[in-house]
Amino acid sequence: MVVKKRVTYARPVPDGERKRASYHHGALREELLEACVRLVESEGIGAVSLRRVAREAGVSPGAPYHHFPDRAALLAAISTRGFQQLAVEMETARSGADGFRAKLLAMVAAYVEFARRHRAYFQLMFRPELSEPEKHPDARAAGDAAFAVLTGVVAECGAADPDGLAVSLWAFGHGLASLAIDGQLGRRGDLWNLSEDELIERAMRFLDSVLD
Amino acid sequence: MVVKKRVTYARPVPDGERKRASYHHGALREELLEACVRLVESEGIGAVSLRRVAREAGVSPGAPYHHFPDRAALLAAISTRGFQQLAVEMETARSGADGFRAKLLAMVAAYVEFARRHRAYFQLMFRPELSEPEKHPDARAAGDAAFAVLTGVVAECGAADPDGLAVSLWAFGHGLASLAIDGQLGRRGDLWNLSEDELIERAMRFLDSVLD
DNA sequence: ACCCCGATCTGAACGGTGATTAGAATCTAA
DNA sequence: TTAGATTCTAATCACCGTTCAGATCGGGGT
Repeated sequence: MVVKKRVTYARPVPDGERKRASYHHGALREELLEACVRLVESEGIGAVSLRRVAREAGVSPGAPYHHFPDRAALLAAISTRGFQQLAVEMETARSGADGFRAKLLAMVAAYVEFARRHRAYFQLMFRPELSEPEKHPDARAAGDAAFAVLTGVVAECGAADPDGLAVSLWAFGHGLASLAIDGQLGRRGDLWNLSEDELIERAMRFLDSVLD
Repeated sequence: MVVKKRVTYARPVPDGERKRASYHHGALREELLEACVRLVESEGIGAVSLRRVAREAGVSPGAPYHHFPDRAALLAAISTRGFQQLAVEMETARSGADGFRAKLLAMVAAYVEFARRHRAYFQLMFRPELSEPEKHPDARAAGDAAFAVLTGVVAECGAADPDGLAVSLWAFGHGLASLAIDGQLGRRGDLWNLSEDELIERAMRFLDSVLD
């Protein structure tokens, strides 16, 4: 927690590619969400504070309060968006595969891919202490919708215990994703002499070989 | 973030069951670790700060610095201990089961049980932003040791792709544990009309049915 | 064209947290 | 009794979340 640079907010307005020279930009809400994601991606989830996000977006610390009642609401909004995107990607995977087995596999793969490609979203989505899900039914509903994509296919495929299968697939994908994101797979690369990608690849192959 | 109570450190020394009326206790390091675990368990991982831990242990905010160079070191120490405990429990599970399949299953179950019974440890162990693992090889080594218990059995059991199997089992257990700990399973209870325990039970049964 | 209003943003402030350090105080053991 | 280890007190410094009065802006009514 040692930070040297003393930063003064938006004075020079970095104003990289973003146009508008000052004040209003009309799309601050959007920009705040993006800034937050950028921040998590570049400096980790520990760096997320409302002030920091505001700074990242080039506005003063009070500005976000015109778009979100509080910090948790910002995070919940990102969480919601993440779940929606996840649902889309899982749905795409589902409809792009033929047969139950291929569909299930593709959905799990999509889950893992989503996590790895959008680590910031993924981390935000599954940190209850950050997004306080009790208070933000939107995020929760979006989560439910994403999982409905999975359970939908599972229900149709006539497994002996659909719930067990759904939870198992979810757990498998979630575990793989979490381990990858937290660096556990890459870190133990020397234990196995295999890269993260390769480990995931093999795990997915194993799952394939196991589904009926 | 609204806290009213202004606390003065160890003055009255809450001194619940802990003896020693004042000053020295000689086992502060130990107590700090325990206090930290207690804290995560009762108030969540967000409440962990060196000051808070010190307060919990009934000492001043500066005291921990005689036992840990900084906050991350404390967390890393807990992480290390957690991995050691996990290794023990997995080893117990291994030696208590007969046959490869039973052994593997028992170890995964032990993993999940460990996480649920010691959520504090588990969260600390797998939050790289907290324990900064690069800096604390002890924790990493302890982690490797724990996984060696799993890979040991996997290697002996003559699977086609031992690495793939090991990662898969790990991911499965880790995913189940993470989802449970973050409240995802309990939260979707109404989706499935099943309790968290039951969902885990079914997932484990599924895993059982799948292992050759 | 003007002016006014509500939405938006600034900048400063309040009350609080945290990590970390320095030096004084206290206890234990020799 | 004194040395050394341990812990305390007090203070420094960086941040955070949140609020609020006031500056600024865009657009609608006149």
